[in-house]
Amino acid sequence: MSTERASDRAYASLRAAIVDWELEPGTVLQEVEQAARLGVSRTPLREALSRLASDGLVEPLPGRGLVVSAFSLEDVAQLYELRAALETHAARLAAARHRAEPFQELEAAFTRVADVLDDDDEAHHGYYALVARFDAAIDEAVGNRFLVADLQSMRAHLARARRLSRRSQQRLTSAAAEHLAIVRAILDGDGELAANATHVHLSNALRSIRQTAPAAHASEHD
Amino acid sequence: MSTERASDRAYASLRAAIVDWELEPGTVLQEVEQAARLGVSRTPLREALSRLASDGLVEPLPGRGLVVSAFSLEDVAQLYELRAALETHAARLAAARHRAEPFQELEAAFTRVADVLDDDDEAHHGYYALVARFDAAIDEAVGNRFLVADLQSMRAHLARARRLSRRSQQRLTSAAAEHLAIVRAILDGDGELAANATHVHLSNALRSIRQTAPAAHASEHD
DNA sequence: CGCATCCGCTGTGTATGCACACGACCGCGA
DNA sequence: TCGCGGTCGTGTGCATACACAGCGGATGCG
Repeated sequence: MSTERASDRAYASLRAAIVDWELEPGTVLQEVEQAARLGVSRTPLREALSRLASDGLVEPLPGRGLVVSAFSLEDVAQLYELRAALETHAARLAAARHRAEPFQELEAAFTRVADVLDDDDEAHHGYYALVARFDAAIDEAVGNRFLVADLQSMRAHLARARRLSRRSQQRLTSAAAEHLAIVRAILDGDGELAANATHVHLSNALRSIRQTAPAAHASEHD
Repeated sequence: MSTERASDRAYASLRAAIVDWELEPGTVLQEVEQAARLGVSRTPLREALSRLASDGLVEPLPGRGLVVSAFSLEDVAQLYELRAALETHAARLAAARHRAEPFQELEAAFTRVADVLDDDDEAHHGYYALVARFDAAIDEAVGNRFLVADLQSMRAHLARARRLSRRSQQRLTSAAAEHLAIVRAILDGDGELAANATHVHLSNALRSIRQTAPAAHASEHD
């Protein structure tokens, strides 16, 4: 108990499983079953499920219980509408804050992006780790608890989209270049450029997903 | 029990109390005390508190327990940054959807706004009810579960700001005119105008709050 | 008189038991 | 054979009991 609360472990475990598509959309989550699987009792598990429902990762099944929420290409499109709203604004704010240090490091990292994209198998992990650093820098720069809360909540859904399509190494290279443009705009304090560069990046990212994703997938009840 | 779940009642009750400033920022919420007050046991109350924490309306107290989250003028400023990001985008999307019906009614309602502003005491309620209809129309028009979820979560915090300053009747009249501009832009399908009109409205609303609010208020620990 | 330590209290976190609602299955009757 | 009703099982929602950690006060020692 001193290590960590059981409800936190259950939440983290379930959330990771949903994001990694180990629990696929439409999967019914029964309390006793999941509690046994995770080695906790029903009480902390219920708290974990409640938090997942607040995140929108699970939804109440009208009849009974909870199911892992659907995640179709249509959902990705909607998610990218929200992402555009939040991230273009966040980039604009970050540029206005004039916090140079973390973005100078990011500029160097995105410039040397070939390093992390060398390994075919690990290219995605390296790129995603870099993006995580970028996201953290944005969060710190905007310094807005409301905006950051929505950004972080959104990123869980965004991570689900990663399993929906196969990103080519070429796309990752382009994405890194787009990030570099955003970082440089922020360093220049050019909020409009940062917002527009973000818009461009999101547009390309969504197009890439659409082009490489399977035709249809993941209805709630499949 | 068939009527409604105890945890839902507890959540709704606590949420309303926080939004209406009956529970002021910094108030420590103890489980047994609140459970007794609301006539439920600790289990559903804990679920309610968990949801409030997800909403950001309460925050974990480092030592122990939960407190009603702080809400200062600085927080209002941050909240309005998020609001600008979400609502300008939502207005743009609503204009693109071309769903005329609800907005035609709203155009008429905002034009006849003098009707609801007649009564000095009830002017705020009438205006807020009108805004609620506007918000609902936006939600329906954007048809985006992710964006709508963030909008609705944000509105709880926004409602807290209403107690922070005194809106004059003149300001309400102006606000209604600003809403009218947004509604007409949506009806015209002019997304950029809708976004910019929203931006103008939010700027004026925030200025009004700043001008009429007390100098400082509501630190977390007072 | 000051400080450290021990003890008890308070309150959270977790486990478990209980009640009820919904659905499925089975048996009976037409 | 088909329709209907009753009964049982499954699973959630709620209540309560228990364990433990943090904190404050009291007490004893220096």
